Parts: sequence; structure tokens; C-alpha cells
Amino acid sequence: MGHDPAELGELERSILMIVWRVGSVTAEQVREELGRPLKDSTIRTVLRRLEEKGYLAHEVENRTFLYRPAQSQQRVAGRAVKRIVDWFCDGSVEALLVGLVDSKVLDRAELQRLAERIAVAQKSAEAGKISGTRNQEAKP
Amino acid sequence: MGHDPAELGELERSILMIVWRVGSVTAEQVREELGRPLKDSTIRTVLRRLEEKGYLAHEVENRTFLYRPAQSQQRVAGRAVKRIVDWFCDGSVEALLVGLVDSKVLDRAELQRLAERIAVAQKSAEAGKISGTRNQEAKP
DNA sequence: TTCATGTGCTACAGTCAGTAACATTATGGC
DNA sequence: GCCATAATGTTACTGACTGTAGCACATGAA
Repeated sequence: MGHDPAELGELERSILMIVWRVGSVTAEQVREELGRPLKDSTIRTVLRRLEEKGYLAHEVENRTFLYRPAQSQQRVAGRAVKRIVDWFCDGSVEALLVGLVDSKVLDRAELQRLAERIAVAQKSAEAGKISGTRNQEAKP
Repeated sequence: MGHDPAELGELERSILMIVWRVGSVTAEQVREELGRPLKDSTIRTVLRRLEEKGYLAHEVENRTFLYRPAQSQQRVAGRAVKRIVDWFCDGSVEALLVGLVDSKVLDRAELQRLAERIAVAQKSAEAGKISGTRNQEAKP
């Protein structure tokens, strides 16, 4: 069937990143943020597609579309990683860690720090948070 | 430029998984392993593409192609995750962890276990391994 | 020589992302 | 009321990539 947390194109990703960074943007703002000289309609097409795919939401402000993230950056990243873990690691996060070390994403030192970090977060976690950062999904 | 550790199609992924699982296969074996009724040439086309993309390697055994993984499953997974981290988390593995918790890939308990696991691996690691599993890339 | 088996090359349809033109509509000023 | 301006809505084309496969070619065996 389709592909839920699917692949984003290069331009889509760039634009999504901008929305995440800026928080709330119009097509024009996106155009300015992007270095590239793209036609206005191009930007708006991509924004629309991103919304169709569920990454963005918009509201109308004075006759103008204001786009905002519909999902936090972390959540999207998390889902993407989940897909990879399911696909390539048979769902084993440990196997993934092996891969992370193998592919030099994590070196031993980082792994160390990470473990400590997790331990600390774990200890001081009565509520449901790993650190100060909490997911701020779309608000109704 | 192109896109190195790029997207694999559904069929490509299935076949790659088979090669990883079985270790060394002919096109015919792949055909049997797959449930689907696909023409022989289809399988071989996909195998060839996977080799072009660097995921597989082959040697000729008695006039027949024997395909083997060119990269370990973990390494491919690791690189895929690295891409995601770079893209969506600005390279921060910690941000990724937040995402993993947010998206329910990891719950707090798993995180706990993970931390312990890392700590243990860390301690007993004189050589360069996180656990018994080591990457076995292509051999010359 | 012929047959079977396996490879090499080519191709075609469907999907999707990049990119954009053109039509339409509402809004504020004259 | 009418028009220009600024947005949006609609539609489309192109190239890349994947699924899927046909067909020609080679080579070892009978």
C-alpha cells in the first residue's frame, strides 16, 4: 500500500526544515529563506504537498496561508528511524546500535556519554520526558 | 548530487533481506524464497540493480551468479539512521533519542535497558565491538 | 548440432518529486 | 462600481526511479 512516513524529496525536506526552524511561515517567507530562485507557485505546490502528507498544517491569516509544522521534528525523525529499525534490524534497537557504531554515527565516547545521559534522564524522570524537550504536536 | 544510501524500493528491500538472511544466493533461490510469482528476469534485474547500488556483490560459480551482501545489515541501517539524524536532528543523536521516545520506538523501560547495555558493552570493550556481532563487510 | 540454462541488453508503464504556467477570486482604493 | 494587486486553485510537463518482463546471445552437455 501507500507509505506512511514515506520519503521526502530534497526540496520538500529543505522546506520542511525551514518551517520547523522558523515556526510559522508564508510561502513568500519560505521563498526568501531558500537560497534558490524558485517560482512562487513551486513553493506553494510543495507546501501543499507537505500538508497533504501530514507534515504541515496551515491556517488563513488575512487571506494568506500561514504554514506550521503538524509534527515535531523529533517525532518525524523517530518514525523514520522506526521504519529503518523494522526494515533492517528486525525491530531490534540493539542491532541498530551496532549499526550506529559500525557506520561511525556513534563512536565509543559518544556511546558512553549517551549512556550517562540516558541514565540521568531516567533517574530524574517522574513525568514522561527524556529531557526538557517535549513534543509539541499540532494544536487544535 | 545523487543520493548515496538512498531509498530502496519494496521489492529491492525484500530481496536484499533474503540475501542477508541466506547469505549467498542465486537468482533462482531468491525466486523461491520470495512468495510472489515473479519472472526470472525480474529477479535478476533487481539483483543487478542492488549490486549497482553497492548493496550486493557477486561471483561466478560454475557459470552461475552467486550474490552475497556487500554491506552488513547493521551498516546499512546505521547509515540510513545517520542520514536521518543529519537531516532531521541537525546531527544530534540526543535529539534523535527524544524522537525515539516520542514516537514510541523506545519506551522508558527499553531506554533503561539500553543504557545498561551500553554501559556493559562499554566496560568490556577493549577491542572495537559493542557486542558479539561484528560487521562482516564484503571480503576481497 | 541441438537443447537447456543462465546472462546481457532493452523496454515499458506507473509513481513521484521538481518546477511552473495559467485561471480565479477576493480586497482595498479611487 | 471597477480595477489592480495579491493570494490561492488547478493543471501539467519532465525526469528519475522501481516493478516487471521480453528477447537475443552464449556455452556446456547430450
